[in-house]
Amino acid sequence: MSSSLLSGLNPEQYAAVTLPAVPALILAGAGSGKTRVLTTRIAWLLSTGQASQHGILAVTFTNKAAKEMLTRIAAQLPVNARSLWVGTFHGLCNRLLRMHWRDAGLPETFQILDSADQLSAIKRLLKALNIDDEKYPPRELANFINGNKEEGRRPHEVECWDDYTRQLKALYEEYERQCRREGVVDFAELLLRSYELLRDNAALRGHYQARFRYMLVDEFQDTNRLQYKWLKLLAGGGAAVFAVGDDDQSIYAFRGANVGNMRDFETDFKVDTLIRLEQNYRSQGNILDAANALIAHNRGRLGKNLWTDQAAGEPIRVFEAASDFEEAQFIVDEVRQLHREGQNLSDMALLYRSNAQSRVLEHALFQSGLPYRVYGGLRFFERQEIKHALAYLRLMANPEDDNALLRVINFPARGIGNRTLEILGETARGGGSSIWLAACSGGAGRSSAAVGKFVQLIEGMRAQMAGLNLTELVQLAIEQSGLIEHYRNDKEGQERLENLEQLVSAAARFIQDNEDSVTAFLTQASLEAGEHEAAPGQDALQLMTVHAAKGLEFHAVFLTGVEEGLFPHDNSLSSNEAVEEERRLAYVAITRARQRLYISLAQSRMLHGQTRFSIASRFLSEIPEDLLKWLNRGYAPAAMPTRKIEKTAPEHGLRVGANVEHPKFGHGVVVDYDGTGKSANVQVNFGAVGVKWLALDYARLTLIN
DNA sequence: AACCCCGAACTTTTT
DNA sequence: GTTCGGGGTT
Repeated sequence: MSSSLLSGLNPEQYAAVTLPAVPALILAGAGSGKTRVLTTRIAWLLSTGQASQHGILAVTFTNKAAKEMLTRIAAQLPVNARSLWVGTFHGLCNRLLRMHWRDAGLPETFQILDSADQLSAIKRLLKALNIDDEKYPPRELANFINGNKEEGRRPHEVECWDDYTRQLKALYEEYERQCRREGVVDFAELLLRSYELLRDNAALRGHYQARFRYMLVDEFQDTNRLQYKWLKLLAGGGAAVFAVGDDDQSIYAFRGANVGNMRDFETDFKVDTLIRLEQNYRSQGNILDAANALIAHNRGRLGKNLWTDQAAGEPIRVFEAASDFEEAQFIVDEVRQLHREGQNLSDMALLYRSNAQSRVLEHALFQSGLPYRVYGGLRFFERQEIKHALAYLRLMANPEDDNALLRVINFPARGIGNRTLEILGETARGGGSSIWLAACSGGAGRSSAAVGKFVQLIEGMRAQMAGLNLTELVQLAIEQSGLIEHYRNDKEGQERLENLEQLVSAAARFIQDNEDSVTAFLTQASLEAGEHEAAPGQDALQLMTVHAAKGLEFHAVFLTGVEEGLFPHDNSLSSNEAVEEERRLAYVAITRARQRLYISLAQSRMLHGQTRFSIASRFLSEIPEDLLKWLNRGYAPAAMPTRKIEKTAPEHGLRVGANVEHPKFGHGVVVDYDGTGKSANVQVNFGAVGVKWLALDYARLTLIN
């Protein structure tokens, strides 16, 4: 059976799949069959009897990847999904903590705060402590807390050099106290708590170390410090860790991912098996050559060169538009043409660096009537009506859940205003109790009638819970809370009503596939907020950020806005590391394309309410010229944007948007000007070199075009 | 409690 | 330019 399992693997893939039980690092380039290697290795370990389902742990970053892995394993051999530990870091940690809640010091039915819940918990904390949230913005405090947790630091381990940090640290401590009191755990806490559980409980640690002899890690370049420590601890008994990653696709340093983990892994685990998967099965030659050439400009890589046995294929098409509007129009025309030639719209993607860029593109697409789908909006379980419904469900399970209570005590409106809430909050804090208990004791001043009614409502709902299954509980929650009623009366509530109905169906599906448990359902809702994409229906063009495109592939890719300041983004220009991450991002974008790649840029675009002029991205010049086909080389920019330019035309003729050449700084675009005659200055954007004010009288600028 | 207005932000984001 | 959120008003 293993022969059919292994057939069709190339030599490197084969070597990786059949490695003995030693720690190994697999450098898997884009499109090199990484998921196949991971799943086949698991199937091989199982089918050869080297490992039991019980002894394997495989960890990914997204639920999507975890599901994909499970599905593909199941396609190769019969597996028991329960005994295989395949999941996200957070999912597996949750699993561990649910099993050992007592040892972890958690209540049996602890709830998970998603980022939005965490933020509102922090706001509530600041209010309760009377802290000025101007001086300590909740966002910042959240970052501080999460950042420390992701480094494995509890409050007492935070080093302070100034009063401000000392205060943040004190708030971190208070936040922990609040979470403990309410029996809730945020995302970072799931990781840290289970790390500490294993670290401090020798018996448990020994058990799991002995159990998981094989550990496989996907997207290793995206692990953060704590995740790495977690893996190291769990593998401490000599487990064979099979780490798969690609340092060139590390694009999440900004949220704590530490590529350095790959180097550390080599030394810490004494890895002497490093396998490179460099054969790419996705893209044609020119596309790969472009990607390779681009990424070669980064320093400190582990080193890797993708190759293919496919033909060179088409050149990369480059289009330089005069404006963002024209860029969008060009794309619409090309997409239309490809579609006429028989390409599915869903096999084409428009990629951009930042979400704001989608606007112009969407506008042009909308006008053209081409169906399109934008990734990245609100997900199902993040919608307010869903969060409201779940808050009622939470209250039914545990009315002392302050977060949930505050979310819905006055939604739908029932006459409980801010003043009442303040009184309730103070009473609760004074008595060291939950807000629910304060509400029950009637300490709500004049509005106590309304509060009493709310207490009655929740108690009434709780009284009806016995004997109901999850689906019926959800139904009860949305009906008796008045949510349904409220949205039915709301002119714009139609979609929300439908979502609430979908929630009932989601619950029904959940109890079919899982256990009939409110806690489990709520946990899943926090851990998997749902798909990012709109309902897949008709064939539609795909629009998304480059980040969102990671892991996907398309017949044709349009990489848009390839301009200095946008890609690489202005905010990344200050450090070389940041620019290198942008370059990796561009590398990811390019390697999404199978056959056709378009790179487009606009000489001017609306940004932050004003027209901005930019030059081509340095990344474009890092791609060998012979791979590119300029669709409009020598193209004269169209008239300046129709918007009137405030200033009178300068007598030197260097109007905003003019292309100039400087002997030292190279090619640039005039962005602004000032003064006349001998004191005339112009501001020029030289892209990589920066934006500079130059005295026209001295600077030897030549007008080009 | 609904409404309105003004100011601030505005790169990327999974769990 | 637009949106989002907070604060003030009706």
